[in-house]
Amino acid sequence: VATIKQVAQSANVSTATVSRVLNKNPRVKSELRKRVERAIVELDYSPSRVARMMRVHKSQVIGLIISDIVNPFFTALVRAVEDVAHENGFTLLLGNSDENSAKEQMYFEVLAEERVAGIIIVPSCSDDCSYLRHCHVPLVAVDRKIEGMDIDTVVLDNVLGAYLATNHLLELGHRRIGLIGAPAYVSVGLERRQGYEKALLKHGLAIDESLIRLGDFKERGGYQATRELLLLDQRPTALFAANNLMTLGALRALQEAHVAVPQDMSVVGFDDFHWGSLMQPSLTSVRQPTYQIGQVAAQLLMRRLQDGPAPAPELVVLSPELMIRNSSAPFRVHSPRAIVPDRSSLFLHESHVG
Amino acid sequence: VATIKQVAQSANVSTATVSRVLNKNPRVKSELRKRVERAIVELDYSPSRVARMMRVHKSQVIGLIISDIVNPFFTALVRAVEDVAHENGFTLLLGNSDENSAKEQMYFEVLAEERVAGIIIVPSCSDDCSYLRHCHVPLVAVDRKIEGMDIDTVVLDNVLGAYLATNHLLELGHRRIGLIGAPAYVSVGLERRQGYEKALLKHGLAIDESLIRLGDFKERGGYQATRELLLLDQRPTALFAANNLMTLGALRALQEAHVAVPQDMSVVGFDDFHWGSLMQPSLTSVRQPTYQIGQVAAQLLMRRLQDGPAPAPELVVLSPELMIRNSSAPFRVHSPRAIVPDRSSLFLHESHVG
DNA sequence: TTGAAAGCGCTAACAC
DNA sequence: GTGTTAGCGCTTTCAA
Repeated sequence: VATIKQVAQSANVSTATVSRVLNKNPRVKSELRKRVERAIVELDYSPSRVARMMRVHKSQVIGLIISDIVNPFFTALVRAVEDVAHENGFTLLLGNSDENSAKEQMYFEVLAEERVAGIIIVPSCSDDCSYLRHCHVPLVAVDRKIEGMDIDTVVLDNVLGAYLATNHLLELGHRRIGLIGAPAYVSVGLERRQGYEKALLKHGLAIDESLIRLGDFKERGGYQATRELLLLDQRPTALFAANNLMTLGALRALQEAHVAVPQDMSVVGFDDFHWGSLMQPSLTSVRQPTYQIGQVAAQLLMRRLQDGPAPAPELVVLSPELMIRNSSAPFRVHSPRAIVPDRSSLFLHESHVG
Repeated sequence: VATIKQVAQSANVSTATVSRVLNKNPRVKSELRKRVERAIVELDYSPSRVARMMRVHKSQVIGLIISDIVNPFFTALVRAVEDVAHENGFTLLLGNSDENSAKEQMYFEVLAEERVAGIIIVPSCSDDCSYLRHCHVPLVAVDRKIEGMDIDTVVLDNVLGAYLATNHLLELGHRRIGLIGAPAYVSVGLERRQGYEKALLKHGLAIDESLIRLGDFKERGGYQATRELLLLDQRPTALFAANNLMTLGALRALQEAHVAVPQDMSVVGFDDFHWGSLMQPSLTSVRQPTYQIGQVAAQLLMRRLQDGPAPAPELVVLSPELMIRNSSAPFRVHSPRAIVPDRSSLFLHESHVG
């Protein structure tokens, strides 16, 4: 690998001149510039950003750590962040924490040590993110809040979203509504549960813990939670799944158990799938302004990267919207009970509910 | 931001000792080690990987450049690469080229200049990737070949896959089969078209250029191609879409035009959706061993990262499998023609076919 | 307009 | 065991 020194030697100039050519400094005689450029091509030289970074402590790279790359919600987020980054001359490097704090920390450290200009993160855990506390680059949280950290944050009004979903089912006459939720140590999990409970309470219903299962944001979690709910003596007549992948898992479990949606079970999901309309039936769900969430997060980071006085950290809360489609229907007295899956074939695991 | 010097000063040792502590060198007296560790915490010091890299020219980071982050095929690939990388103690940084050569080059340069240990790339363009030619780190191509570059490569047998799909439709009695293909400058596009043509020729049919439309690997491309095909005087009775997102676009166009699948149009796709079973009808498609493709690519890179003599570049070709489900059905004399979308509402664009 | 030289933060001989 | 020191490849004064 060629270095600036070799280029300088080959072009018969000083390294300073090569550097000037590299940085498009205008006051280099065109003859020297030519010589340098030729040497660069000849030696197949590419400047070491590492060495450069060593001197000028600023990079045009930002990092984004998401929690699940196979989730379309997050990939849409990535697209938004990427668009804003490119508009501003930044490159985006991505890490996938896989909902795993250890991996998240690893990515965080790699990015921090690469000295990227800033980091956007979907924290896999909203509290006790000790390593995030000593962060030396601008940090913005997206989709999920980080407890007690005063940083730029953009999230959805999750309580409202879950409330709208649950309330919709209640107004359809359902009284036993299963929640396929997520762990409370992720703000999204906590808040969506709060919205669910709020709607129930408002309708004068008690919280029935047996109707609440906590999944892992992935399809498998929604699948298992649904199988468990189907085994209840008093099966729910409606399900609210707190994210997109878990909704998918729920639908698969329902399909396998030959529970017809919405005839035998109403289902409301969270997050839109752009291909939802091809599903049968089309899915009633809480839509988030996904692209906008990513966009605003990126813009907050860009703002913070400008030089000038640091702006006060901002919390942006965006609004969800309930999209009523065909997977939810009025409650009716239960039809002959659908076939229950064979108990022995169930992979039961301990419920996370305390 | 603290430096190693400050830590040394604060702990009353030399920078060498701090460095030894950092690198877990065992021959440091535990007392000094304690002092250093305390200083590190106190100063909230995090070593600069940039400076480190300057000395030891090797990093535990690899890069992966994919062409479309919203495509589930590529995110599954990412998961595979990630798993192998982590098993081997590497961290994976991701870039999304968005099927755009310029962006791809940008990511490539950033990763190369950050001096990652190696790069895996889904080239957005299979020829004339001049910047890839002077690559100083190990490079492996995945999903798509790069013309004339002798590097580790793992791809699917695309000709076979497309052949299987088309042949299946032919055996069902279809004679006018539309191809929703992809540009020939991407190896996948070229090869899938070749497989399509091969099947037609084998059945004694001529290639009808009017039945061939080239999309962009995205939903929109499949959607537009399908609308165009539906406008033909002699509409095809079956469609083969050369990737997953374009299949989705095709299905949407068909749905909008009230063309029933498979009654009025058989459809075969490429790549499985893991949620395909929730679609109505379930999709006949060419399945690729997606995870394995990523896995092998990562393993090839890992192998090349070992020290020792460089192994000869390898070309791994994996096999597709046709999954016959409900979106393809035997040809039958055409039913009363479905409603044609209003011509004026179509966004027609020039066909890419030469 | 160009060159010489200092130094960014770290590691690895080498010396003690 | 620990400290001293010479760079890694670049940018950037400062002089010329």
